[in-house]
Amino acid sequence: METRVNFPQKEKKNRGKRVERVFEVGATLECGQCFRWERGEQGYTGIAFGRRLHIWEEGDEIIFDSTPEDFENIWYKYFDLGTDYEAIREELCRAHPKLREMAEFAPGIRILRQESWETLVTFLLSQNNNIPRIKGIVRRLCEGYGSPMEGGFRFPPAERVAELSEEALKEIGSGFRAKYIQAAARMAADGEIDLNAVSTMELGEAREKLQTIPGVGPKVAECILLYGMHRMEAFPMDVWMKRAMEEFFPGERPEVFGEYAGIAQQYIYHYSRLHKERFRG
DNA sequence: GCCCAGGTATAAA
DNA sequence: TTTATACATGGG
Repeated sequence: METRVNFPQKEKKNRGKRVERVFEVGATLECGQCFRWERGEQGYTGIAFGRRLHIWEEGDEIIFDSTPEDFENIWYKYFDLGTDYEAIREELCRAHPKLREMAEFAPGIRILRQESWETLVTFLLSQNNNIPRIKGIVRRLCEGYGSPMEGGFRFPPAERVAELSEEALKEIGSGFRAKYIQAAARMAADGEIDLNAVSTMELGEAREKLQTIPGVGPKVAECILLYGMHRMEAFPMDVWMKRAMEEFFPGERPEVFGEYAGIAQQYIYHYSRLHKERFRG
Protein backbone atom coordinates (compact mmCIF):
# COMPACT_ATOMS: atom_id res chain seq x y z
CA MET A 1 0.00 0.00 0.00
CA GLU A 2 1.26 3.45 -0.84
CA THR A 3 0.69 6.84 0.67
CA ARG A 4 1.32 9.64 -1.77
CA VAL A 5 2.18 13.02 -0.34
CA ASN A 6 2.47 16.08 -2.51
CA PHE A 7 5.25 18.56 -1.86
CA PRO A 8 4.87 21.18 -4.59
CA GLN A 9 7.95 22.81 -6.05
CA LYS A 10 7.70 26.53 -5.79
CA GLU A 11 9.12 29.08 -8.17
CA LYS A 12 11.18 31.40 -6.06
CA LYS A 13 10.41 35.00 -6.83
CA ASN A 14 13.26 37.17 -8.11
CA ARG A 15 15.51 34.18 -8.54
CA GLY A 16 14.76 32.93 -12.00
CA LYS A 17 14.06 29.24 -12.26
CA ARG A 18 15.42 28.18 -8.92
CA VAL A 19 13.03 25.94 -7.07
CA GLU A 20 12.45 25.44 -3.38
CA ARG A 21 11.84 21.93 -2.19
CA VAL A 22 10.29 21.57 1.25
CA PHE A 23 11.32 17.90 1.49
CA GLU A 24 14.32 16.37 -0.23
CA VAL A 25 14.50 12.71 0.72
CA GLY A 26 18.12 12.13 -0.33
CA ALA A 27 19.54 15.20 1.39
CA THR A 28 17.58 14.41 4.54
CA LEU A 29 18.69 10.78 4.76
CA GLU A 30 22.30 11.35 3.66
CA CYS A 31 23.34 14.36 5.70
CA GLY A 32 24.88 12.35 8.51
CA GLN A 33 22.01 12.41 10.98
CA CYS A 34 20.91 8.78 10.55
CA PHE A 35 22.58 5.46 9.79
CA ARG A 36 19.86 2.93 9.02
CA TRP A 37 18.72 4.02 5.56
CA GLU A 38 20.00 2.46 2.35
CA ARG A 39 19.68 3.89 -1.11
CA GLY A 40 18.23 1.47 -3.62
CA GLU A 41 17.52 1.66 -7.34
CA GLN A 42 14.57 3.80 -6.42
CA GLY A 43 14.63 5.88 -3.27
CA TYR A 44 15.55 4.65 0.20
CA THR A 45 14.62 1.82 2.53
CA GLY A 46 14.96 1.89 6.31
CA ILE A 47 13.59 0.83 9.66
CA ALA A 48 12.55 3.04 12.57
CA PHE A 49 10.18 2.53 15.51
CA GLY A 50 9.82 -1.11 14.51
CA ARG A 51 8.46 -0.27 11.07
CA ARG A 52 10.03 -0.58 7.65
CA LEU A 53 9.58 2.01 4.94
CA HIS A 54 10.44 2.38 1.28
CA ILE A 55 10.30 6.04 0.30
CA TRP A 56 11.04 7.79 -2.98
CA GLU A 57 10.37 10.93 -4.97
CA GLU A 58 8.24 11.13 -8.10
CA GLY A 59 8.28 14.63 -9.45
CA ASP A 60 6.64 16.83 -6.86
CA GLU A 61 5.39 13.86 -4.90
CA ILE A 62 6.98 11.86 -2.12
CA ILE A 63 5.79 8.27 -2.12
CA PHE A 64 5.68 6.48 1.22
CA ASP A 65 5.31 2.76 0.67
CA SER A 66 3.45 2.20 3.93
CA THR A 67 -0.05 1.84 5.24
CA PRO A 68 -1.94 5.07 5.89
CA GLU A 69 -1.88 4.11 9.58
CA ASP A 70 1.91 3.88 9.68
CA PHE A 71 2.21 7.11 7.76
CA GLU A 72 0.04 8.90 10.28
CA ASN A 73 1.37 7.22 13.41
CA ILE A 74 5.06 6.98 12.56
CA TRP A 75 6.41 8.54 9.39
CA TYR A 76 4.59 11.85 9.60
CA LYS A 77 6.32 12.49 12.91
CA TYR A 78 9.62 10.80 11.99
CA PHE A 79 10.11 13.08 9.01
CA ASP A 80 8.79 16.03 11.02
CA LEU A 81 6.15 16.75 8.39
CA GLY A 82 4.16 18.88 10.82
CA THR A 83 6.89 21.53 10.93
CA ASP A 84 6.99 24.31 8.34
CA TYR A 85 10.66 24.18 7.31
CA GLU A 86 10.10 26.62 4.47
CA ALA A 87 9.01 29.31 6.91
CA ILE A 88 11.85 28.55 9.32
CA ARG A 89 14.41 28.59 6.52
CA GLU A 90 13.14 31.91 5.27
CA GLU A 91 13.28 33.37 8.77
CA LEU A 92 16.82 32.06 9.34
CA CYS A 93 18.06 33.32 5.98
CA ARG A 94 16.52 36.73 6.51
CA ALA A 95 18.25 37.09 9.86
CA HIS A 96 21.55 35.64 8.54
CA PRO A 97 21.92 36.55 4.84
CA LYS A 98 25.10 34.51 4.38
CA LEU A 99 23.13 31.42 5.31
CA ARG A 100 20.99 31.78 2.22
CA GLU A 101 23.75 30.74 -0.15
CA MET A 102 24.41 27.62 1.93
CA ALA A 103 20.76 26.71 2.47
CA GLU A 104 20.18 26.72 -1.28
CA PHE A 105 22.22 23.54 -1.64
CA ALA A 106 19.77 21.58 0.52
CA PRO A 107 16.61 23.62 1.02
CA GLY A 108 14.51 20.51 1.58
CA ILE A 109 16.62 19.01 4.36
CA ARG A 110 14.69 18.06 7.50
CA ILE A 111 15.65 17.12 11.04
CA LEU A 112 14.46 13.57 11.71
CA ARG A 113 12.77 12.66 14.98
CA GLN A 114 14.71 9.50 15.72
CA GLU A 115 14.54 7.27 18.77
CA SER A 116 16.76 8.68 21.51
CA TRP A 117 18.38 5.38 22.50
CA GLU A 118 19.27 4.51 18.91
CA THR A 119 20.63 8.02 18.41
CA LEU A 120 22.77 7.74 21.53
CA VAL A 121 24.33 4.49 20.32
CA THR A 122 24.86 5.50 16.71
CA PHE A 123 26.57 8.74 17.69
CA LEU A 124 28.73 7.00 20.28
CA LEU A 125 29.86 4.94 17.28
CA SER A 126 30.41 8.07 15.22
CA GLN A 127 33.44 9.30 17.11
CA ASN A 128 36.59 9.12 14.99
CA ASN A 129 34.64 7.02 12.49
CA ASN A 130 33.16 7.42 9.02
CA ILE A 131 29.57 7.13 7.91
CA PRO A 132 29.78 3.97 5.72
CA ARG A 133 31.57 2.16 8.50
CA ILE A 134 29.17 3.38 11.19
CA LYS A 135 26.29 2.05 9.10
CA GLY A 136 27.95 -1.34 8.88
CA ILE A 137 28.41 -1.57 12.65
CA VAL A 138 24.81 -0.51 13.28
CA ARG A 139 23.56 -3.06 10.75
CA ARG A 140 25.50 -5.87 12.42
CA LEU A 141 24.25 -4.77 15.84
CA CYS A 142 20.64 -4.98 14.64
CA GLU A 143 21.07 -8.23 12.70
CA GLY A 144 22.81 -9.86 15.63
CA TYR A 145 20.78 -8.61 18.57
CA GLY A 146 17.65 -6.84 17.36
CA SER A 147 14.33 -8.65 17.23
CA PRO A 148 13.51 -9.87 13.72
CA MET A 149 10.65 -8.25 11.85
CA GLU A 150 9.26 -8.17 8.34
CA GLY A 151 12.16 -7.26 6.08
CA GLY A 152 14.80 -6.72 8.74
CA PHE A 153 15.53 -6.19 12.39
CA ARG A 154 14.57 -3.69 15.04
CA PHE A 155 17.23 -1.68 16.78
CA PRO A 156 17.96 -3.61 20.01
CA PRO A 157 16.71 -1.89 23.18
CA ALA A 158 19.09 -0.84 25.95
CA GLU A 159 18.07 -3.82 28.09
CA ARG A 160 19.22 -6.20 25.35
CA VAL A 161 22.49 -4.40 24.64
CA ALA A 162 23.23 -4.28 28.37
CA GLU A 163 23.41 -8.08 28.35
CA LEU A 164 26.17 -8.12 25.75
CA SER A 165 29.83 -8.54 26.62
CA GLU A 166 32.42 -6.03 25.50
CA GLU A 167 33.85 -8.77 23.27
CA ALA A 168 30.49 -9.30 21.56
CA LEU A 169 30.27 -5.58 20.91
CA LYS A 170 33.78 -5.56 19.48
CA GLU A 171 32.95 -8.42 17.14
CA ILE A 172 30.52 -6.23 15.23
CA GLY A 173 33.39 -3.81 14.63
CA SER A 174 32.80 -1.11 17.23
CA GLY A 175 36.44 -1.18 18.39
CA PHE A 176 37.36 1.02 21.34
CA ARG A 177 33.76 2.29 21.42
CA ALA A 178 32.48 -1.08 22.71
CA LYS A 179 32.99 -0.09 26.34
CA TYR A 180 31.07 3.14 25.76
CA ILE A 181 28.11 1.29 24.24
CA GLN A 182 28.10 -1.16 27.11
CA ALA A 183 28.21 1.56 29.76
CA ALA A 184 25.47 3.56 28.02
CA ALA A 185 23.26 0.48 27.80
CA ARG A 186 23.71 -0.31 31.47
CA MET A 187 22.96 3.27 32.50
CA ALA A 188 19.83 3.37 30.36
CA ALA A 189 18.66 -0.08 31.46
CA ASP A 190 19.32 0.63 35.15
CA GLY A 191 17.51 3.93 34.99
CA GLU A 192 20.71 5.75 35.93
CA ILE A 193 19.89 7.93 32.97
CA ASP A 194 16.34 8.47 31.71
CA LEU A 195 16.57 9.62 28.10
CA ASN A 196 12.90 10.51 28.06
CA ALA A 197 13.42 12.81 31.02
CA VAL A 198 16.58 14.30 29.54
CA SER A 199 14.69 15.24 26.38
CA THR A 200 12.57 17.75 28.27
CA MET A 201 15.26 19.18 30.56
CA GLU A 202 16.58 22.69 30.28
CA LEU A 203 19.24 22.57 27.55
CA GLY A 204 22.28 23.11 29.76
CA GLU A 205 21.10 20.53 32.23
CA ALA A 206 20.39 18.04 29.43
CA ARG A 207 23.88 18.55 27.98
CA GLU A 208 25.44 18.01 31.37
CA LYS A 209 23.41 14.87 32.02
CA LEU A 210 24.21 13.31 28.63
CA GLN A 211 27.92 13.94 29.15
CA THR A 212 27.88 11.78 32.28
CA ILE A 213 27.75 8.86 29.84
CA PRO A 214 31.29 7.69 29.05
CA GLY A 215 32.19 8.52 25.47
CA VAL A 216 29.61 11.29 25.23
CA GLY A 217 31.36 14.64 24.89
CA PRO A 218 30.02 18.00 23.72
CA LYS A 219 29.64 16.99 20.07
CA VAL A 220 27.87 13.67 20.61
CA ALA A 221 25.60 15.21 23.28
CA GLU A 222 24.56 17.86 20.78
CA CYS A 223 23.78 15.24 18.12
CA ILE A 224 21.63 13.26 20.56
CA LEU A 225 19.73 16.40 21.52
CA LEU A 226 19.12 17.46 17.93
CA TYR A 227 18.53 14.15 16.13
CA GLY A 228 17.22 11.99 18.96
CA MET A 229 15.33 14.48 21.11
CA HIS A 230 14.38 17.06 18.53
CA ARG A 231 15.88 19.95 20.45
CA MET A 232 16.12 22.32 17.50
CA GLU A 233 18.35 24.80 19.31
CA ALA A 234 21.14 22.20 19.63
CA PHE A 235 24.15 22.79 17.39
CA PRO A 236 26.60 19.90 16.76
CA MET A 237 30.03 21.38 16.07
CA ASP A 238 32.63 19.22 14.33
CA VAL A 239 35.85 20.25 12.62
CA TRP A 240 34.07 21.01 9.30
CA MET A 241 31.47 23.09 11.03
CA LYS A 242 34.16 25.08 12.82
CA ARG A 243 35.90 25.93 9.57
CA ALA A 244 32.66 26.82 7.83
CA MET A 245 31.62 28.98 10.79
CA GLU A 246 34.97 30.79 10.79
CA GLU A 247 34.59 31.66 7.13
CA PHE A 248 30.90 32.54 6.99
CA PHE A 249 30.18 33.72 10.52
CA PRO A 250 33.54 34.80 12.00
CA GLY A 251 33.46 35.46 15.71
CA GLU A 252 29.87 34.27 16.02
CA ARG A 253 28.59 31.67 18.43
CA PRO A 254 25.97 29.04 17.47
CA GLU A 255 23.48 30.86 19.68
CA VAL A 256 23.13 33.61 17.09
CA PHE A 257 20.89 31.24 15.12
CA GLY A 258 18.43 31.08 17.98
CA GLU A 259 15.76 28.46 18.56
CA TYR A 260 16.32 26.83 15.14
CA ALA A 261 20.12 26.72 15.29
CA GLY A 262 20.01 23.00 14.56
CA ILE A 263 18.46 23.57 11.15
CA ALA A 264 20.99 26.30 10.34
CA GLN A 265 23.69 23.87 11.38
CA GLN A 266 22.35 21.29 8.95
CA TYR A 267 22.52 23.74 6.04
CA ILE A 268 26.07 24.70 6.98
CA TYR A 269 27.19 21.11 7.48
CA HIS A 270 25.71 19.95 4.18
CA TYR A 271 27.34 22.87 2.38
CA SER A 272 30.73 22.27 3.97
CA ARG A 273 30.67 18.63 2.89
CA LEU A 274 29.72 19.53 -0.68
CA HIS A 275 32.69 21.92 -0.74
CA LYS A 276 35.20 19.76 1.10
CA GLU A 277 38.27 21.11 -0.61
CA ARG A 278 37.32 24.63 0.42
CA PHE A 279 37.22 23.76 4.11
CA ARG A 280 40.00 21.22 4.21
CA GLY A 281 42.27 23.73 5.94
C1' DG B 1 49.63 -0.01 2.01
C1' DC B 2 48.20 4.57 3.42
C1' DC B 3 44.99 7.99 4.99
C1' DC B 4 41.22 9.16 7.34
C1' DA B 5 36.80 9.27 9.79
C1' DG B 6 30.05 14.18 12.17
C1' DG B 7 35.44 12.86 18.99
C1' DT B 8 36.64 11.74 23.59
C1' DA B 9 39.60 10.60 27.53
C1' DT B 10 43.76 11.44 29.40
C1' DA B 11 48.04 13.46 30.28
C1' DA B 12 51.13 17.15 29.83
C1' DA B 13 52.28 22.06 29.16
C1' DT C 1 42.61 26.43 30.57
C1' DT C 2 44.68 25.08 26.33
C1' DT C 3 47.17 21.64 23.46
C1' DA C 4 48.86 16.92 22.16
C1' DT C 5 48.16 11.92 21.62
C1' DA C 6 46.07 7.30 21.69
C1' DC C 7 42.24 4.93 20.38
C1' DA C 8 40.29 0.03 16.91
C1' DT C 9 38.77 -0.59 12.52
C1' DG C 10 37.94 -0.87 7.69
C1' DG C 11 36.07 2.05 3.73
C1' DG C 12 38.07 4.48 -0.08
